[in-house]
Parts: sequence; structure tokens; C-alpha cells
Amino acid sequence: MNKITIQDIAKAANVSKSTVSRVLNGSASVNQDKRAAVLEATERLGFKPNAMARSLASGKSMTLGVLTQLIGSPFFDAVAQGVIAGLTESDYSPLFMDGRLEYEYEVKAVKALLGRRVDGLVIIGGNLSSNDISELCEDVPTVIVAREFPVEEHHCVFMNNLDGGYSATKHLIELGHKDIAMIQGVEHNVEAVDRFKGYQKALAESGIEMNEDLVIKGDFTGESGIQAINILCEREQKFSAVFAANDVTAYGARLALHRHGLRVPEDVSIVGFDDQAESAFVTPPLTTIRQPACEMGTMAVEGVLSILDGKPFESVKLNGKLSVRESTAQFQSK
Amino acid sequence: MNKITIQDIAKAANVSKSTVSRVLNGSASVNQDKRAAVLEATERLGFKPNAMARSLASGKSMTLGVLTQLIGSPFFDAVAQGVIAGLTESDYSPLFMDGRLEYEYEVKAVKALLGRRVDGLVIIGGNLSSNDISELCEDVPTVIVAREFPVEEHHCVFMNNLDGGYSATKHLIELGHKDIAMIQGVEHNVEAVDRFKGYQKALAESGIEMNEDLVIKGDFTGESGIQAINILCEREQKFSAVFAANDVTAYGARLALHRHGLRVPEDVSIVGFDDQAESAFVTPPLTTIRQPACEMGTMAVEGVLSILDGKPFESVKLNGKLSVRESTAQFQSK
DNA sequence: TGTCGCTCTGAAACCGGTTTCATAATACCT
DNA sequence: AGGTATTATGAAACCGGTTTCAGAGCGACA
Repeated sequence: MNKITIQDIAKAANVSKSTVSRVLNGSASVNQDKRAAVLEATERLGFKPNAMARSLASGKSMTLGVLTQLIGSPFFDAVAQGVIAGLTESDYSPLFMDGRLEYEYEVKAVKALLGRRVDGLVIIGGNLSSNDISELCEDVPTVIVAREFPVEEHHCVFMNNLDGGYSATKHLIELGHKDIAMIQGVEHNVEAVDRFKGYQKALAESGIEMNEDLVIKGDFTGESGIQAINILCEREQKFSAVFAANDVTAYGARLALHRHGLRVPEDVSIVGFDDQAESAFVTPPLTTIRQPACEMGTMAVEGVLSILDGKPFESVKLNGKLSVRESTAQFQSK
Repeated sequence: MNKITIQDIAKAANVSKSTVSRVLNGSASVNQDKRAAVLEATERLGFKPNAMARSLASGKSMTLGVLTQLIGSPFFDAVAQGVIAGLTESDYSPLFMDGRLEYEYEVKAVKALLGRRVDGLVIIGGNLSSNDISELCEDVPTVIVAREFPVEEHHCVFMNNLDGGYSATKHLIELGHKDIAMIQGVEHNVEAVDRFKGYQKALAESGIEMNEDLVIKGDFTGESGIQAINILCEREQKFSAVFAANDVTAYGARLALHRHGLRVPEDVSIVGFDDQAESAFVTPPLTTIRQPACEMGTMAVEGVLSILDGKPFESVKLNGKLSVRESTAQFQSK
């Protein structure tokens, strides 16, 4: 370890610990000469304050805990990136802990974060209940990203998934499609359910009766996209468009379509959800609903910081934006 | 904050702080009754030890620092995932800090990590020099992932990029291709350079003279893949295969090829590098060099833990594995 | 029964900082 | 010049744990 302590600096600069502390934190004015001496000693000895001791004494850790989910999954990562971006100008640094999208790990992770006495918390997605969060994070400013809690006490930054699903489906309808399949996301997952609700809403609004046979279960993986199309094709189901619950599923669907000899978008149009980085470079570039993931991360941080600052923070509900690329086209009757 | 301290528990259980500490850490044997009383009080009051105080006193933080780069980029994220996986069974938890692939931030991040007194360090990629690392991480067990330092003092876990580039190119050659284009990665980036060297080596070994016109600069982005193909096509260059420095570049190349009316793999074969998750679901599924990113993360953690444990740790050099999918095919002369 | 040794336990020191408090030194005012 | 307000500074308390140390209690052995 960097063995030098504030005491060593004090000795070297011929002052007391208190003075060193004051110089280093600018917490009170100090004589020019002493200040210089302290600074010099600090530099010369390469003193690096022990963050532990500092937090213990001051009660602040200058750290924001971030509960991530499955580092490596595009959406969550983008949020995490936003968090980092939002923090760069502040004095706080992020402490990431991964919940692996499993309830027990999430609880464990939050507890670990709290044990490290983070000053604030950003919870990205996951499965913690409103109660869990209330109990666990009672005394720490917390903002939840990508989930909606109708309770006043929680601060959230989230996407209107229903609206997103609606826009995606609406886009297909406007292109003249009527037989629109939907590949759902993980069952019971709120976001997945909302996206499906949006699909239903758009259909209903346009007077198209939903065909149960065109709704296939999925789980947000590429594989589930493939399976879904296989099922559809084996059943010889008639459909000219597909709305996939997320981009990767859309990739899988597009691949399966290709294998079944169906062209995209000439024979079948596809729209995804997320707009992950790759979607613009896939062939054909995917029409999708852009989730402002990165922005959400940044907004969450700003939220925590402002609460920390005593200012109020209102939950924000964002709308996804349809990003039209080349995987969707006007319906052509054959 | 969780205001209850070890003192409160001591009072509630009618014992001394020391005894509470001993019970909680199992550091010495304690009378059954007292132990029970302490445990009960701990449970009842919901006591959560202050990790700061604990580390300060014990000199250990039970934390491993991880310097990540650009959370959100597939390769680095996969490594980070591996780190998490490797840690789940241990008592340590990871503390991530992002270096944003910028030298200054990396230094800052490592210092922040060290200030938090992490017990070990995993550095993923980045631009820190051997010297930087020696100086900064002097007293902390450190393992560097995805970079190679020939110095004995550094412990590394990295991929043989040259060998990977070689395998990729060799695969194309074996399929009968002779005019093989290469889209390079970020200039001066060691990994990118090594992949290119592998390309050269394979060519040389097969007696194919490298055609400078077929080597196009890139920067690991999808956009650079598009540009590269555009350049090639505008020049009406003859080529039947492309080796892209990474998968995203390959996606871009494949898209541009499509726009120029060239089919993959019938007209042009493509091989990428990384094997990121999406590559198996892209159309056509991408032949690529699989980097054992996740495994590397896990190995790095194991390395740090074993050094921490007083055991030795040897640097490991891994070979990428060619994953043949459907973007490459036998050369067909037209 | 006296001594030795072992197991438990609490008091106190310590980890490395911040912050309060009292005091010394200086400036300001009448 | 005398008294007060202000600033600079060190000593000491404190943050919440761990660990050392010494002593108490108790069984074993001669």
C-alpha cells in the first residue's frame, strides 16, 4: 500500500494533521507558507488520501452505486454509459454492481452497495419490488431507470413501452400491412408486456382484429426470433410484417425469414425495439424503436445529484422514437 | 443511513464491541449464549456493518477494482462479464471504473480505484503504459487483460491476435480465395496491428503477394466497414473475400456489399473478428474469430485471487478459435 | 490445594482521515 | 492603549469497525 498517511505529510510539512486536512480540502484558510509546504510534501511523497478513512470520518463516500443488469446486454450497457457520462463532470464516481437479472443477486448487490455507503443509488431495470426498494434504499437518494413505479415515493426515469409498441405497429399498418406478427419478449416482464399492449392498441385502433396465431412467445434472444418465424412458416401462416420485442429477436427473425426464402423487406417487413448500435449496420438496416438508453442513464444521475443537493426531482416518462430504416416497406399483395 | 452500529448491538446483546465483532467474523470462539444474543440483536435491529470502517480497520476492502473501457462495446463488456462471473463464488466484489479508452481518464480511474483501497486490480485493455502500471499499481496484485507486456513483472491474460488474423485469412485461402481484402482496425492499436500481421503472414505463407490496394484503413466501426467497401468498389478492385478487423466492421462491409449488389457469401466471403453475440444471428451468420473474452475476464480474476493468496500466476496467451458460419464459401470464379 | 494452561471476554489502542473546540496571534475599533 | 472581533492552528474527539492485550474463570494435574 501507499503507506504514507496524512500524519507523515503533517510531519514533513511541520504542521498538524488538521492543517493538512484543511489544505487538501480547502475547508478553511491556511497561511500561504504552510499551504505551500503541505502541497509540496504531498507532491513529493506522493500522498494519496485513504478514501475509506475519509468517508468514515466525513460520512460521505462521494460514490454513487449503480445496480446494473447483465453487463453485456446492449440496452443496460447503454444506460450504464449514460450514467458514466452524467458523472464525469461531478465529484462523484460510480460503483457498479451487477444484479444478473436475478432477484437474489440484485438484493445482494444493493446491500453490498449500501454497505459501501454509497451516497446515492441508480437502479437499472431488474426485479426488485417497490417494497424492496423502499426498505433497502430508505435513506439513500435513489433513481430507478427503465421501470415505472406509480408510487410517488420512487423516482423513476423510464420509457413508455406501450407507446413504443404502438408506434412500431402503427408504422407497419400505415405501410398497408394487415397480417402483422408479433414476437413477444420475456413473459411477465413489464416492458415486454407493455410493448405487446402497444401492438394490440395499434391494431384495435385501426380496426384490425388481432389474430392470436400471429402472436408468438419469445424471450428477447436471437434464437427466439428464429423459432418464432419457424413456427409461423411451419403453420403456413399468412403474414407480411413482424414486430419483434427487441432488436436481437428481430435479427433472428430476419435470419429465419432468409432461410425460408422470404426477402426483407420485399416479402416481409420487420421492426425491432431498442435501436442497439448494430441495428444500423445489419443487412438490411433495421427499422426500430429507439430507446434513449444513454440519455436515461444521464438523467438518472442528474436526478440523484439533484436530490442529494436538496432539490426536488420528478419522475420522467420518455417516448421512444421510431427510426425508419430499410427493413420495412410498403405492403405488396402477391 | 442505517444508524445502528456495532456499539448498539453490543449494548442490545449485553456484550462488548469486541465480542460482537468476533461473532460476526467468526474470528474467535464465543460462548453459545452470547453468540445467540448477538445474532438475534443483529437480526432484530437489521445491523449492517459499515464496510468503510471495516476496511479501514482491517486493511482489506474485499474489493477488486476493474478498469473497464467503454462500457457498451461488446468485447470489453464480455470481459467484464467474465470478471463478474469469476467473482461470484468469492468473498470479493468488483468495483468498476470506466477509462473511456482515454489515457487521462484511465489514470484517473486507476487512482480512484486505488484510493478506494481495492485489494486487487484487473485492467482491461486501454492505453496505460507498462511504466504507468508499474508505478500506479506497485503494491496491488494486478492482472491485465487483452494486452501483452513482455515484462515479467506484469501478469497478463491476452489473445494472440496475430494468430487470430492468421487463422481468419488462412480460412479464406483454403476456400480458394486469392484476392483477399483487409479492413484494418484503429491505427497503431496493438491488437489491430497484430491482426493485420496475421493477415500478412497467412498470405506470405501461401505465396500470395499482398496487394496494398486491398488493404483499407478502418477504425473498428460499422461505418468504416461501409466506407472500405465503397472505396474498393469505386476503384473497381477485384476481390472475392474480406477480412474485417472486427465484427461490427464486418457488418458494415456486408451491408455495403449488399448495396453494391454483391452477395455474401456467393460473390464475396467475409470473416470478422470477436464473435460478438449478434454475429450468430446476423444474415448470413458471420464467420469470425471467437475471442474468449468472457473466459479472459474470469481467468484474470482467478489470477488476482491467487496472487492475493500468495500463489504464483503465469501470464496466459490464448488462441482465438475460428468459428465457421455462413458468410464464407468456396471461391467461385465468374 | 496450589499451579499451570486454556478458553472467554472486555478495555483500549488503532486504522487514517475530518471536525470541533480552545487558544494564540493578529487586526480592528473607539 | 485597551478591548473585541477575526483568523490561524494544534490537540483531541470522533467515525465504526478490528485487533491486541491482559485478566477472569475454570478444569486438569501433581
